[in-house]
Amino acid sequence: MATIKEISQRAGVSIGTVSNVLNGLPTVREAARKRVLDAIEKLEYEPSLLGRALRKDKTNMIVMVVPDITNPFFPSAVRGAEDVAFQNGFRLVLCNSDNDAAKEATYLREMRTYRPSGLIIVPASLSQGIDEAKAYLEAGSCVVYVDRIPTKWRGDSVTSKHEEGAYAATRYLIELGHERIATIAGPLTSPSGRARLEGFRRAMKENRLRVPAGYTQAADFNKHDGYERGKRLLALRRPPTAIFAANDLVAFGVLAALREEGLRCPQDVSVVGFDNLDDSDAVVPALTTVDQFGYDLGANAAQIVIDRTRGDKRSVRRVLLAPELRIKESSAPPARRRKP
Amino acid sequence: MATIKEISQRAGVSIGTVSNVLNGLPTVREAARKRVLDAIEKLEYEPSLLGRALRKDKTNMIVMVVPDITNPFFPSAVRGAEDVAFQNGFRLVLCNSDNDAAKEATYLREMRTYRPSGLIIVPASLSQGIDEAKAYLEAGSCVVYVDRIPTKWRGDSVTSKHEEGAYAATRYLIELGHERIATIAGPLTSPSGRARLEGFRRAMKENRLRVPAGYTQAADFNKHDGYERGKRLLALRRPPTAIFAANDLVAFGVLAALREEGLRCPQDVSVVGFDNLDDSDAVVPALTTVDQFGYDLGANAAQIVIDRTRGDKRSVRRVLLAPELRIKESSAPPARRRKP
DNA sequence: AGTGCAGAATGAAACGATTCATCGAATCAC
DNA sequence: GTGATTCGATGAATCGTTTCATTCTGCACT
Repeated sequence: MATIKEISQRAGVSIGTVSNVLNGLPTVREAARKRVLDAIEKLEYEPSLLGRALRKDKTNMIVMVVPDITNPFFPSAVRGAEDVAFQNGFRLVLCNSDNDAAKEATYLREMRTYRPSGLIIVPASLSQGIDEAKAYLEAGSCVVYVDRIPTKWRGDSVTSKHEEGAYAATRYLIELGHERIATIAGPLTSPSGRARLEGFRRAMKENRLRVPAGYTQAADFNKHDGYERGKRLLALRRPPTAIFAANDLVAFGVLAALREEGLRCPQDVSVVGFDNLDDSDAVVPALTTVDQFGYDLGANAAQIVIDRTRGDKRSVRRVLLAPELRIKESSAPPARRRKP
Repeated sequence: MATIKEISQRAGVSIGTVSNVLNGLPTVREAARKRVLDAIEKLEYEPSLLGRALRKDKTNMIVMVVPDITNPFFPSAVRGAEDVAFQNGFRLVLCNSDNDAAKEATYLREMRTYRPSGLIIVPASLSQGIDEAKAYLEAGSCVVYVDRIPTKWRGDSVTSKHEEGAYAATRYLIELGHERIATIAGPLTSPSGRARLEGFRRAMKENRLRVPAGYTQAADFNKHDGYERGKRLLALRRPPTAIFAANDLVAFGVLAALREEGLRCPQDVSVVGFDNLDDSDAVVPALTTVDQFGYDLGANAAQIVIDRTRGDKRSVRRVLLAPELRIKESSAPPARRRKP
């Protein structure tokens, strides 16, 4: 509750001097510094970040907007950002956009007046607008797009090589000997969904494998859609022996569908996911999946914000993280022969 | 970027009048109000929350401290708090204490100077201190403890009836016909862990069932400890036919241990968890568990903060949410007879 | 016309910090 | 001893609001 004024009085110096001590300026003599530090100690003084922010037109807050923290992919990214932020004296304000462009806009418009050091945003799927982001830049807050990057965005970003991850997963299935491989892609409005589908197709094409009609299903990134599309795939006249799912949630749905059809995984059908959620180990069989290092996505984004805030003027930074295939229990060579 | 001053100039009124318009005071004539609103529109003015906060000594932020957002129990609570906060014009600042009392203290000390409307805190397990919380109250920010409540705390809180939930789960196992029921309790330093153990014991006692030595294992709330304690229970000379785990993560570990021992769930051993995480449906078999409504924990806490901020002076509010048993696939009557 | 009064509008002060032009004192060269 | 220089310290101005005592305006009443 003490203010810089009270400190200055108790220490018998001006408030300017107290400020200089606080900010570690070298222009204050040892005797004065000591008296100030003593007073700070005695009065349990904490500088008001509000006062400081108003004057400097900048806070130590980083605003992070994610679609929904209860989607298990995001907590690790948030955690990565928060860790890096905290270690460097920054704080994270979390906003759930709910995948709603309007809610996202409300958050952005208002939070900007807090003059955050930066904005880390995983945009709502349908939001391609970057006007608000530009407004942040004009206000001196840096902006990093994560995971999904609007096509018009020319600034900093962090994302995974979705295409490569999907390619590696598909290729792995091919190397196991599978030939009838289907995919449940993410929503085609989502850049990451599209990229993963492209990776899948490239692997199939390079290995001269056909992707029959019906072997490509689009779905939202959730378990229910995975279940439903899984059922659909299994009902085909020639069902696939392996399924590459656009993410782990979808893969969980596929596992449920298999179970319901009395099919065994991986003996009858192999399943591969994408994300490597914590739950992908808890599930039975443990899910073979592509780890896209959610924590590092967030951590890198926060690091960029911090570097920029400290004056990094280098040109645009586009971080691309390479995902890694994690082979677990849900994948195996196809059965020798199998009646549909 | 426009300020209230520019608005006042453009509208040809004083800044005081602009402020009155902004705050909906009735003492401004229609003509003036209209000119002000026009200017606001034209200049795309957004009031600076920093300026406002400094003057009013209060922000619309609610600080929420959780041990670790990647622990799947917390996202839903955070989401609940954020939803209620957002709907009422408040914003949520998320802090991970990492279960580290020192990190928690750093966050609390610093965030206090932002003058948040309130503090919602799930304290680190070993932190029983409430001095910082009291400092928030003195500064005019209200404080709500969630889930774990320090014994000395006399203020608002929201928590589940852990004891009753555990009692219901245990009683259910007993009603299925189990007699050899073990429990893997949470850390005994944690109030919720202790309460769940008590519920277990009460159910056993009321039904005159013995709890042999070794049938009560303490563990941390994670999968690894669950696995390890599960192995220990299964290695006993007379292993249990049912295990009540202190939370779902621990139960997942137990399922893994069972699988490794070649035992079937629920045919050989029934398992019941606590929390009803999303993953408890994805796991095989789907976990019978006690739902403690994480979303509502957070939502209630935020509601209390908002009510208090708006002037609710009623006496201490201690919200107790009643958990509900969710019967799924991991529980069944014991086998007729079974060789250890 | 003069007085009183209520309703509108004003603008200075305040919130708690940082910044910077200025001042005072000490040091140094000669 | 004087003037120049350097180093420390000062305190007023500032950031964008809200608040409130004060002033202004217009109107009704006598």
